[in-house]
Amino acid sequence: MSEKAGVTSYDVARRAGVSQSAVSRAFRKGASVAPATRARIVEAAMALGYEPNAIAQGLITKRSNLVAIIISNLTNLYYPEVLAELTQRLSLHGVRVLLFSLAAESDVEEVLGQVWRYRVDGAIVAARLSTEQLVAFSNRGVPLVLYNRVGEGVPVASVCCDSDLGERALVDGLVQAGHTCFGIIGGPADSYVGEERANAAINRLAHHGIKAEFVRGQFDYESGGAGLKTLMELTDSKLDALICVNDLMAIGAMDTARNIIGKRVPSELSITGFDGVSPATWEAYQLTTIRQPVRRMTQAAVAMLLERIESPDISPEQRLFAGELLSGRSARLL
Amino acid sequence: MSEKAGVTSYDVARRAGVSQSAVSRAFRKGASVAPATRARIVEAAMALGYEPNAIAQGLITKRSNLVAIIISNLTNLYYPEVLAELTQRLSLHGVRVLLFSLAAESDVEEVLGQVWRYRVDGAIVAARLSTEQLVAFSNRGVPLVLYNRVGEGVPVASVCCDSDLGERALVDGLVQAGHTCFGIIGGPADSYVGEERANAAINRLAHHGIKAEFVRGQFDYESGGAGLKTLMELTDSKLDALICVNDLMAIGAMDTARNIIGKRVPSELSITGFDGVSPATWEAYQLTTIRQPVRRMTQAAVAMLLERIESPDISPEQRLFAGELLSGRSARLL
DNA sequence: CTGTTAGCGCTTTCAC
DNA sequence: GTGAAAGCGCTAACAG
Repeated sequence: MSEKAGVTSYDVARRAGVSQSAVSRAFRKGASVAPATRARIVEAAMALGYEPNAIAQGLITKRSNLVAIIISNLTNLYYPEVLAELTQRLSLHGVRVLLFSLAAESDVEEVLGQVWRYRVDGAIVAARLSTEQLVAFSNRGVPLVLYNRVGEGVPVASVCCDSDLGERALVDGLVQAGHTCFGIIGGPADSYVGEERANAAINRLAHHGIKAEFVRGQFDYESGGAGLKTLMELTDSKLDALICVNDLMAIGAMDTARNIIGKRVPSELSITGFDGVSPATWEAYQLTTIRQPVRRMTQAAVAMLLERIESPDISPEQRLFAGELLSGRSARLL
Repeated sequence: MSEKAGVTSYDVARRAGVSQSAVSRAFRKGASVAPATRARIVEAAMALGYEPNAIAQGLITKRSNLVAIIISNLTNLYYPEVLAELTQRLSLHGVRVLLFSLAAESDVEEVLGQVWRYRVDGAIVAARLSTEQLVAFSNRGVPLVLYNRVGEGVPVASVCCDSDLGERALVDGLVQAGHTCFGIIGGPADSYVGEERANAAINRLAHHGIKAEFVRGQFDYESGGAGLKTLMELTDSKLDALICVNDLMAIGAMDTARNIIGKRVPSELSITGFDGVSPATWEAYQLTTIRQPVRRMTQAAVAMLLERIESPDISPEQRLFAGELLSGRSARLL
């Protein structure tokens, strides 16, 4: 098989002694082609190394079999797992992934133009979309599923891990264990999940009549340590419970607490995270955190998207998954 | 702007009172269009929410502006960084990324068909390609750059981090520091880098007249601990230097050494890794490892690929980058 | 079951 | 500088 570039269905047709459309049919599943004919065609195609041109197919069928995945924070340890899962699941359904990686969550606008140009069949977005951007998807008829965020102002299909439930479990556990001086390390102001989780924690603490100190981080390891130091100052070192909106910052805080500040975790300071990334379970950390059910969430996201690609006017649905409380050794709970 | 789906250049032409080809020109850079005309066209396009159909463009220009990235082990902590870098750099050059994520390094064959179908302009591959597969790229005229592996049997453009140099630095340092009983934890047999690094270490040890015990891991945290236990048995607990072919396994081994086996690191047991992932630098680990120059490597990969897309018959070139020795606290060196 | 015939939305000569 | 016309490689009626 001397597979060469630019082999067209015409080349195959000529070699198999059939019409070009016969070749086309031979490569579609439900098409009516005589077994013998198909065999000849397939043989010719193999010999020439023919592969149908997906670009040309897309042009005519208006189905590119391309889905855009827009993700910020690819480096944030949690998303690689999500991305791998999504890609593999989509590819099981014959759908290819066009990847857009954002430096900051709010950089979406620039990539949106490209998304339209490639006529993707749908999109899974884990980045903050403005109302106008949400509307643009709907106007252009591009099915959309939001990952870990919901449409602000507009109803959109989405799958999320429940922040309220998660933070509530953490906060309640900490409060009942007798902690009194709380600090929270949030995410950057433009991060949807960051804000949501921080608010969830703040609200639940308020419910218990507790007011916590709050600082922002960048979701990374360094932010955790830095945030903790700031909070220690703000609380005159009285801090005894630290809630971080993601695991990475919690891990950074743990290291800083132990090695720099000299606070024992969890006996002197309880620390919690969120996500359930793999390092959270490492011996050195054993983080108390909320594990997102990534498999179920990605599966749901893919299923919802494919459904909407098939039937564009299915109404928006929000699927909210409860995370699992991982009772590690970084916090005294209950 | 009531941006709707399916706006074509004809719609824009009609609204602007020009021909369709004028619209096409208005969107190409060096085309000859009167400024006034272009202005009218751009205005009409904006009003309609027109975006040129990249699929149609690709069909006619034979340039999809799509590049395939084929990666295995997306979850392996090192590749997310690479992927994010590659994607962002490519997008700076107007190139989109079609992502293929492999469960195992040897699963390439299945995705190759899709790569051909989408008529990508090129590919960056961090997975094991057989000679036939390498030849297929060349036959189809798809420029290819290998990431952290070289063409086996066929010359192919590639960028790598030097395994020999890296392992040599580690081995020499360990030997000179007086270690005598060596163990190596390699990767799965089908991993290119895994084998390369393991061989590099073995050869360098042989150069010093030392023979090491060898076990395989799966590149993950658990493998590190398991590997260490096996090696302890194989050496009657005499093991005093452990070389892991990646950081994740080294981290797993460190935790197991400290918490399960009760060996002190590095005073009783030195452990080294490879890659320089971010957890390697965390306080709890401070791993002694070789950091790959990811920025320079991704930049080189992108540059090489784009060059070859412009001029398809540039001869293959291998670019080998030296890693940086990170002298952490997990090993006694020199 | 199979061939013929139109295009999909765009770029690109080629005249004007 | 601009429009008309001819496709890129394929699918999808539509006859036969």
